[in-house]
Amino acid sequence: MKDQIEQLLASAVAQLQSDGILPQSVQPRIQLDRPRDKSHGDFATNLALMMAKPAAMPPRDLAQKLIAAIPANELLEKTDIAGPGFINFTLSQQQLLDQLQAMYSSGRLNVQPDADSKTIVIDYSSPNLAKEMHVGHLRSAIIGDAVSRVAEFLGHKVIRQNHVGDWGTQFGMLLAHMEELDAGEQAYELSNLETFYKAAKKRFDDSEAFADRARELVVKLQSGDDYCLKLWHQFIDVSLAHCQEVYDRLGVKLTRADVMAESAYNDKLPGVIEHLKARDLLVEDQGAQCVFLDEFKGKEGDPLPIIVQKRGGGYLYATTDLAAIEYRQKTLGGDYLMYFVDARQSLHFEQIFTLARKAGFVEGDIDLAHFGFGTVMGKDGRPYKSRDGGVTKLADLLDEAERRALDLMQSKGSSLTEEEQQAVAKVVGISSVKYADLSKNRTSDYIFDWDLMLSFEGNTAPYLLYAYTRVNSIFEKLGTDQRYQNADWQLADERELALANQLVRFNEVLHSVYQKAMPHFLCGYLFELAGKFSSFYEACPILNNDDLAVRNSRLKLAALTANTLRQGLQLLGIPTLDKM
RNA sequence: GCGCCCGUAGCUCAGCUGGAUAGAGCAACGGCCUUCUAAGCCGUCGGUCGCAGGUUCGAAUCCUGCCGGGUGCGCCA
Repeated sequence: MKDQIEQLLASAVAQLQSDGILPQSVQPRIQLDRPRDKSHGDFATNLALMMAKPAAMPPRDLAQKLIAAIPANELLEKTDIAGPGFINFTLSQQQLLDQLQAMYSSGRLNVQPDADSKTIVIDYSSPNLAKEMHVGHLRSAIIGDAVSRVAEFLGHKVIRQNHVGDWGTQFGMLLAHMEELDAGEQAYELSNLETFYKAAKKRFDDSEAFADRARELVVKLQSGDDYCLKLWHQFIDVSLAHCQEVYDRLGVKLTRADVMAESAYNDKLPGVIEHLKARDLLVEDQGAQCVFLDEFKGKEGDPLPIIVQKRGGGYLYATTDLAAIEYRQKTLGGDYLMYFVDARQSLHFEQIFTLARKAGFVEGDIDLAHFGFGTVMGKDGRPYKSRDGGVTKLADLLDEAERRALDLMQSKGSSLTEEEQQAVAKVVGISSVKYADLSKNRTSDYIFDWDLMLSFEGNTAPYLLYAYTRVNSIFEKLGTDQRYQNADWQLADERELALANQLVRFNEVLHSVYQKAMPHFLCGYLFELAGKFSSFYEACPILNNDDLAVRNSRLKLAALTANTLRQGLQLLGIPTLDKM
């Protein structure tokens, strides 16, 4: 709908250009806004204001000419000039009804697939396997998963890549600790990776002999020693199983099949160095192999190195990332590579992307994009820590979320059985944590606050889940009566109209979520939708309405709201509840 | 030292590539349950958009400089 009006405007511009009113040289970007104020119509554009100067004409006069040049159409009820030269568009009521009906009868809520379907490789989660997943791993997993789902829904081929760290220096220490333990101790200690890591670290720091053994084991591991590989596989298996448990609880779609570990690129790394050498990009500096790019300078023009091989011959994550980029384009066939990785790594990715293009690890028309995100903070404004000051394990965090949700339900009093309450609490608890994260602007830090995220008020998961159960209860009460399905829309009440207008924006919102990789747009949309439904629900009787035509139209609105809420939440990776 | 990000109501956050009177929720205060889930709805109160300049028809948004916070910068990932 929005793009259709944009097309109308574009052809008006083309008309004025061929009439010589607008200069051919200037190609305006057509910007269509949703005005805040309803009196400014459904859409507004500032085109005449932007083009007034190039056209050498007062904005309002130009607006007049633009309006006159808009082709005849069924979409617009009226087009007015307002203020200094805004053009306000009011959609025809029929257009809204057509959109609603299309959405109602479509299996995918009339969401249009993206015009150019791509193969998108999405890197997200990608924890280090040496330790247990903690709070710092939350955002990448949740945001990356939501964007993946939306991209898929818009018709793209999505290839998920969980680039887990399984090959770094710490693994020597972990293997050395493993070999000191007998089978029973090992199984026991590995059941808690966090304490296992700490124990290994302590041995490493306390014992010189142990540290030497650890360093020796890394080298042996990376050169393919059977014994080391066996220990390593055992460890990785335990750690991956732990990750999978967390993904399953979180409702993150990643599986073992999406794991493409760092170690998988091991045998490609010498080739990366050779390739750089062949392109004449490699420089030896203080014994390390580096690349210096003109685009990246330190102070006073000092070159900033990207180190791809250590003095001792070892490789670094820059090397692995280059191999991974090449693999993602050339083997997986990706034409858009998305990375959901902490914002602190933005310089690293800028360097890697620039180098990958320059050195030809990727070729042709390919998008490379790093989508960073802010830090999860505690209420004190410092990065989120557990009570003892350590990092909070994700598994513990989720346990606490479920426990708090259950406490809350019990304190409110519930008509559900004990068992039902527990099931509901799990969904509410986990969803609250996810939604709190997703609903904030991806790029900013946010404060992790249990009370706010578990509140049933405001832009929270419980509020949305509750709104859904209210819609759902209408249909439980209705029973098997399906007559409303073929009813005509009746939008006499302003709340019906507001709800309808909100519903039809779904398509447009999903496209922005994908384009900007910003799931919080969808959260905002769903929150408004739930709010508009609640107002409608309070003010507009449905089932106990004597007017059958109105009743049936309202049932359709309610059904469409339910479907949109369910679909929207599902794209965020949040399930709905029938009752709570 | 250099680079990147941030500073919006008492609190938590929106504000999309500059647009119309800066919006929500919480908190505070006041209403609404004999009718579809009141975990809800309706209303009131609340802002020098860190500060100072600049760009222009128009700036929370763009530019410059300060102040305050975060984060990153050669052999960890």
